[in-house]
Amino acid sequence: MLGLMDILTQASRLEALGNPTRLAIYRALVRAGHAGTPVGKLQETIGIPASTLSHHLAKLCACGLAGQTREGTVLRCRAHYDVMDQLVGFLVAECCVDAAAACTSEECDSPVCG
Amino acid sequence: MLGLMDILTQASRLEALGNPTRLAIYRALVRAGHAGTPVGKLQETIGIPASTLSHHLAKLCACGLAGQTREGTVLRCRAHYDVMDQLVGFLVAECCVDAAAACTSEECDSPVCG
DNA sequence: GGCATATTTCGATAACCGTCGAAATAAGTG
DNA sequence: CACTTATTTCGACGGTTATCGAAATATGCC
Repeated sequence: MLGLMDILTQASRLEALGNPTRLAIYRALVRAGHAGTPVGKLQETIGIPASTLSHHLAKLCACGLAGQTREGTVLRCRAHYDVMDQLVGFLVAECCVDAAAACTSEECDSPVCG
Repeated sequence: MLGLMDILTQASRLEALGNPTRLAIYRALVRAGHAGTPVGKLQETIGIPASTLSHHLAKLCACGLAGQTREGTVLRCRAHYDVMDQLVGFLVAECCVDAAAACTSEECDSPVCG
């Protein structure tokens, strides 16, 4: 019901967000909204060398959490909200957060959690 | 409104789940429900050396995603559902997944995303 | 205490990651 | 084409991680 590929895919996204620098970058992307933001502006905002930023952006793009489109000399970066939705969906569905929240009683060996 | 510590905390949890082996371990813990599962059984399920498993469990516990309680010779492991809830809450709130999903139109420079 | 089972700690190894500056590429402008 | 700006690629470095087997520790039982 859930392919191995999916798990590896989601793991790669979690890993990408697990680095504090990358999480900061991703948060900046999200805050930029659908309009996105150029790499250069992102660099100003976060304050890390361009090569480091590029490295992290490549990882965010590789796992699908972000995307880039060229606009002349500027490269505009955007968060892929739908992918984050997928990730949250995975965490909630696979890890039955809701079920756990709903049943604070000890009787949670239900099939929902198995 | 959001401390740096929180971000680092959540990043450490994301990082913990970002490793495929650890994600598998965590999923097994979740499936075990509130009753949890002994380390030994976990080892059978996942099929990795005990020392490796112990290493990963330590990380899951260190970031708060799991806990252990001793029951005689057996060490029982449990997923901390509330911590996962926090994590999902962080992803949804900080990264405005809902807002993005709700407004598929281009006009999403709203304060919700900023 | 001696023994069995469960789990961790230790020590080693190989692979990977984050960071940086310098050099290379991409795109536009005169 | 020369020049500028924007961004990436390259090469290096130090640090961290994942993995394993062997040895050590913890707990209970006889």
